[in-house]
Amino acid sequence: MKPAQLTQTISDTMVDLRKSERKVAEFVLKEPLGVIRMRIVDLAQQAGVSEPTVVRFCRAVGCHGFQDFKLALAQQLASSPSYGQIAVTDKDSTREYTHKVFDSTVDTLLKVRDSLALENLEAAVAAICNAQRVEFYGFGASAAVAFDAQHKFFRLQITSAAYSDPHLQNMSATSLQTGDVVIAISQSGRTQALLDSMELVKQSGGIVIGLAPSGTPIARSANIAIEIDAKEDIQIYTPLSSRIAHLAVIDVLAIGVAQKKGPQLQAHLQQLQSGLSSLRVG
Amino acid sequence: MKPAQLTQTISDTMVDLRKSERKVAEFVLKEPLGVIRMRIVDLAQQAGVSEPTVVRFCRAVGCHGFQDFKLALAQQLASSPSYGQIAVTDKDSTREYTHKVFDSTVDTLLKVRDSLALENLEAAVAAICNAQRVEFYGFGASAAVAFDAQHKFFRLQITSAAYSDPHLQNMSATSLQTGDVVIAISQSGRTQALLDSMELVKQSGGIVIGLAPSGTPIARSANIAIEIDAKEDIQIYTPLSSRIAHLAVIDVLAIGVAQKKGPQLQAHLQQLQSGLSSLRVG
DNA sequence: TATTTCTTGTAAATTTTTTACATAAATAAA
DNA sequence: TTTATTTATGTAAAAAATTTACAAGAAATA
Repeated sequence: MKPAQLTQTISDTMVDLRKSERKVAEFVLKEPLGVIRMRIVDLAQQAGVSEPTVVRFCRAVGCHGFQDFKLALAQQLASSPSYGQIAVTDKDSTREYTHKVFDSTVDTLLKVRDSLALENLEAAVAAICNAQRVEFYGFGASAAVAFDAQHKFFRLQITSAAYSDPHLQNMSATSLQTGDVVIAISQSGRTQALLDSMELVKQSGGIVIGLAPSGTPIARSANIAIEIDAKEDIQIYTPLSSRIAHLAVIDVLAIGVAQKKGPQLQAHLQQLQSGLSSLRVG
Repeated sequence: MKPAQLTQTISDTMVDLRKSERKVAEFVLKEPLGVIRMRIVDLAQQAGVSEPTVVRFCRAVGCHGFQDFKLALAQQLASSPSYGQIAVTDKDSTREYTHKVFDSTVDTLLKVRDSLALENLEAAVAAICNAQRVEFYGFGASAAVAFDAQHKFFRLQITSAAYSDPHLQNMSATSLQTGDVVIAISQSGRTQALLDSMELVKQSGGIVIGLAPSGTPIARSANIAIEIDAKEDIQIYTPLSSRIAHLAVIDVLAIGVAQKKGPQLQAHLQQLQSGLSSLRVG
């Protein structure tokens, strides 16, 4: 019994259920939280059926028995609702808004994790590994992401640069060689200047990897689109968690490249690390 | 029964338990996943005690009975074990390392969320609101965090700057007024140049908010320390999730400031948004 | 309408948990 | 050290909960 989608299974199975079993299903879906603390008699009574019917229902949805069913239900309920996109209100306590920020970030990350197109990630990693130069373009909040990415890839012995200035982007774009890669980062997916830069990159024979929401002009215009949909209240505050999702995707790309580049990189990183330690105390 | 910390409760209660009850506790902590599918007889037998002892143990950790205990345990296990700090290996598939990166990031965020000192966050928010100028200092990976933060606070109508150059930091630091705030960001907490800048800030009467691991020189040297412990395999790859935790903390600070600044900010943000839209297509 | 099949509930059996109590162990007092 | 008292633990019985077997009732088909 996969607990992750029990309620889903119940909904799906609904059509195959007998009338009285369906009563149980409906009650469970209506009050799943109450059910996990119930005994079989309570559930039978509240659903208006007999106890054996409840057992039959449990078996019908793939569980071994009533206890097994309750356990699976409890697990599902415990696993999902903790996070979520909750709007911060102006009356929230420090504790509340701290939790909300972290939880909605976590929520975004989990959603993005499950919606990433892996084949595009693989294509992106391959393209980066083949490139002579890798550059990161982004404006506004995405500029910080671009610089973070540049820093990260630089450490992987990849010639990389980050530009948040449209003129620099354009100049650099026109000097790219065939096979070079530009990673265009945008939270909105609609930044005109970035689209312009991307066009120049493609004219130079460069490959554009786009990090942007799905269906946006930037995602469509990219050679390889890594679509990141982090719905959030973009109106009220600056992009909150979407740029964090972008950073996580950059991490994934970096890991992918590091893996492909193999173990000779390990030695290089060790060296870098020891070089840095001289700048640190203790 | 709060399921979120049952195993924590067990660990805490351990000292008050009788010898045989402790056997149960140890077994549960050793094999929590197995326990949720066990009957009381199995658990009693495997822990080497009698069934009533198991019941007494359940009551001792705050549950109503054995079933209640199993339910709470199941809920806790369902909510946590999916994440965790798992090292990426060189044989991982794209799917695997993608999940690992996201999951360990989520894990870090949840840990940091629960370990933040709220009173220090509040103090930091208050200090930022009182400051004439707010500046962000960081090197390396933290430089990107600093720029992100600058961008974020700039949108909140706060005069802010970000410097990742020690000379610029020093020049700016000496020109600060009493009450101005510098947020010093460091993943390692040991960067010598950052410590030097912090010293200058304090000499100018500025307040230093430190974002760094607990107990590190930077955390200790800061006027307000926001300690962020994101243990990770810092050796092999660049700081992966700790900078994301830093960004999340910046978000929290920004929300806190926005809340304090009140609703007149809303109008300003609306305006900003409409200004940006002219740079976008569609 | 009669027959068959399917559905559902009653009641019994089984399993599982909990309680009551007795014994053993440990601690404290003499 | 010995004895009394308290505390801890297990045995066995009781209670509670779940599951099975079966029969009655409803629905469907001939």
